[in-house]
Amino acid sequence: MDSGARRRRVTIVDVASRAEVSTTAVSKVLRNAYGVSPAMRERVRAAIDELDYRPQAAARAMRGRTFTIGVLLPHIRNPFFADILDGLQEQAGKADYQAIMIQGGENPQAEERAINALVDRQVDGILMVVPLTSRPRLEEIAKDVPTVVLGRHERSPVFDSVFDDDELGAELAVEHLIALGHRRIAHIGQKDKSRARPVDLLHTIRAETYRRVMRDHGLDGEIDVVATSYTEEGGYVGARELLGRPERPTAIFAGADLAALGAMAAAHEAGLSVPGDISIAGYDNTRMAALPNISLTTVEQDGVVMGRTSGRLLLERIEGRTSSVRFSVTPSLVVRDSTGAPPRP
Amino acid sequence: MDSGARRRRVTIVDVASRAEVSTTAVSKVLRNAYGVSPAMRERVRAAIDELDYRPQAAARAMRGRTFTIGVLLPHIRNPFFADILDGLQEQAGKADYQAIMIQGGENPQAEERAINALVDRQVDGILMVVPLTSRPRLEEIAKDVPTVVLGRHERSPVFDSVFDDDELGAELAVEHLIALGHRRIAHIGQKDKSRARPVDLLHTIRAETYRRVMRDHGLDGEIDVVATSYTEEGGYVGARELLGRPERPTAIFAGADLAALGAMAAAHEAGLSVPGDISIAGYDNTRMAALPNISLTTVEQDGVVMGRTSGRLLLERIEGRTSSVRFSVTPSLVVRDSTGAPPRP
DNA sequence: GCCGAAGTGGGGAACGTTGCCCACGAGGGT
DNA sequence: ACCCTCGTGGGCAACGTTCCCCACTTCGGC
Repeated sequence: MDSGARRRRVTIVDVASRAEVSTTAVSKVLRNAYGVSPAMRERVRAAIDELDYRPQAAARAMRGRTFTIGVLLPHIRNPFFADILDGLQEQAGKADYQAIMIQGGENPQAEERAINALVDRQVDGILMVVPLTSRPRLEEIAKDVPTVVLGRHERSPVFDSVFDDDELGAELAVEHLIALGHRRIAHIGQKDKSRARPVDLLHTIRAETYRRVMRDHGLDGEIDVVATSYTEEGGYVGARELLGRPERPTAIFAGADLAALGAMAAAHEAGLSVPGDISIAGYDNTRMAALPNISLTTVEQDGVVMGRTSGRLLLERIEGRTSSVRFSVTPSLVVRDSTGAPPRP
Repeated sequence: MDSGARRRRVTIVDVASRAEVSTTAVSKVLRNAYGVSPAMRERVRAAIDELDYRPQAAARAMRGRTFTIGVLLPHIRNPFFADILDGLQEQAGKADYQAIMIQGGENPQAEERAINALVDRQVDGILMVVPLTSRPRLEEIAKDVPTVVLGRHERSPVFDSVFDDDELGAELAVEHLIALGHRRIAHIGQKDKSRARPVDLLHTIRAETYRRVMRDHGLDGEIDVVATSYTEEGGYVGARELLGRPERPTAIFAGADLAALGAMAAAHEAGLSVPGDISIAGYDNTRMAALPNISLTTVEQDGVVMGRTSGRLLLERIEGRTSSVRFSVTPSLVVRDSTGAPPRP
C-alpha cells in the first residue's frame, strides 16, 4: 500500500546531518563560496554523493538564481529553431544553466501567457525567438529579467538583439535571380500578426528589400508580393495564387525554405518544371533544402551561431552587464538546382 | 541610475494590504477554496487586477504544485513532435497547466541531465517522448512524479504508456508493397542507442514486423535491413547503401518520413525514378509527405491524439489516479504516388 | 434563552535554500 | 601581555505561498 507513497526528497538538511556540519556549510560548498576548509569540503562532497543530493530549483529561486534560461519559441515546427537551440544549449551547458522551452503560438495573447509563465517561474534569462509582442512590452520584461531578442532588428537600451542581416540575404537572392535573366520575379512573404513595428521584423525586411532591389533594376512594374506564412502550406497557397496570374512569374523568391517547398509543390502540381519553367529560391538553408531531389537555392543563415551568441549575451547580462548589444550574422547565398535561366518566350 | 534597478515583484502581501484582508484570504481566493464570502472575493479580485498580480511558481512549488508539466523531447527537429505538443497543450491549457519542454539529446547521459532538471524544478508531471533511459530508471522517477511515456510499448504499474500500434502500421506498409507485386523490399531502421529493452521500442517493432510480414509471405530470403537513424541524413545514407547492392531492392519501407525523404533523395541522385524504378514508403504522415512533389505513401499516426491523451492521463495522475493505463492509437495507410508496381525485369 | 452548527476570516508554521552576521581560536606584530 | 586580523564554522532571518487550525459571529431549533 505504501509503494505509492512519494518518498521525501533529500534536502540540504539531510546532507548536513550526514556530514555532521551545518546547512550553511553545505550551502557554501554548493556555491563554492569563501570560508570552507578543504577537509570540510571533502566531507560535504562525500555526503552529497552518498545521498545523491541535488538542490531544489524552487527553493533556490526564492533566494536568487534558478540556473535556468527560458526560450520562447513561436512553435517547434520550423527546423531552423533546432539549430538555434543547439547553439544556445552549448553555451548554457558550459555555465551549468538549463534551457527550457515554451511555445508562444500564433497570436500575441497566447504568447503573452507563455512569457508570463517564464517570468513566473523566475528564469534567470529569456531568449525570445521572433516574438510577436510590442517593443514596450519587451522592454518592460527586460527590466525585470535579462532578455535577448532573436530575429528582430530593434535597437533597445534594455535588451540585446541577435539577427541575420536579412537585407543582405534578400538582396543576394533577388540579385541572383535577376542575374540569371529573370524579370517577372514574385515574392512570398508572411502576413504580420505581431505588435512590433513592421520595420523591425525579418519578414518585412525581406519583402521590402525585394521591392527595393526590383526598383533598383527598373523592375518596378514587375513587383508582386503575396503575404501568407512561412510554412509549407503558406508557400503552397501563395504560389498557387501567383501561378494563377494572367502572366505568371518566371521566378519566386520565398521568404523561407518551408514556403519554398510549398511553392515547389504548387509548381509541380501545375505541371511546371523547376527550374525549367520557373525558378524558386528560399531562405534559411534548412537540411531539407540540401536533399538532391529538392536541391533548393537558398540563403544560408547560421542558426547555431545565432543561438550560441544569444546564450553568451544572456549569460553576460545575468552576470551584470547593462550595456546593450546588437549582433548580426552575415548570410550567404547557396546556389543549387532550383534556379536557372528563365524559359525562352 | 535607478532605471536599471529591478522592481520588486508584486506579492500576495501587497494584494492583501491593498484589499485590506489577510494573505490567507487572498490565497483562498486564488485557489478558490472554501470559506470566502462573495464580497471578500470581489475585493480581492479587484486588488489582484489593479496590481496585476500573478503568483510566483517557485513559492508555490515549495508548498505543493507548480502547475507545470515537463516534456522531455529527444530533440525538436522532427515535425511529428510538434503535433504531440499541440495535443498536450490543448489539454494542459484547459486545466491551467503550462507545458515546458526540454531537450534530451542523443545519449542517455545528456537525457539524464535533462530529466533531473525537470525533477529539480518540481514539475507536477512529466511526459517522456521516446526516452532512451532504462525502464527501472523510468519507474524510479515515476514513483516521485506522475509520468507518461510516449512511444514505448512498456507495461508498467507506475507509469502510463501512450503509443502507436507500430506493429499494425508496419504491417500495413509492407503488405501494401507486397500487394503491389514487390518482393525485394528493404527496410531502413534506427540504430538503438537506448537503455530500453529492444522489444519495447517503436523502431525495433517496426523492423521486426517488417521481418515477420516478409517471412509470412515466404520472402525470408529477401529480408534486408539497414539501421541508421530516423532523419533525412539517415535515410539518405541507408538508401545509398541499399542501392549499392548487387541486386538492388525494388521497394524501401523507411521507418519514418524524414528517412523516406532522404531515401528519395538518394534514389533521385542515382538516377532512379520513384515509383517507376523504386517504390518508397514512410511512417508518420508529416505535412511534408503530403506535398504534391513529394507525395509520399506513408503510415498515418495521429500525433495530436497521442499528445492530447498523454495530457489527459497526466492530469488524471496528478489528481491521484494510481492505476496504470496503456493507450494505443491505430494507424492507417495513406497511399500516395511514391509507391507503385515494381519495374518489369 | 440556550446550544450547536454553519459561515467567515485570520494567525502562524512550515517548505529548502541563501547570505548576512557573529563567534571562536590561532597567529603575528607591537 | 595585549590587540588585530584572518580563517573557519554556524545561527538565523528572510524569500512567497499554502493550509491547518482556531476564533468570532450569526442563525435556527428546541
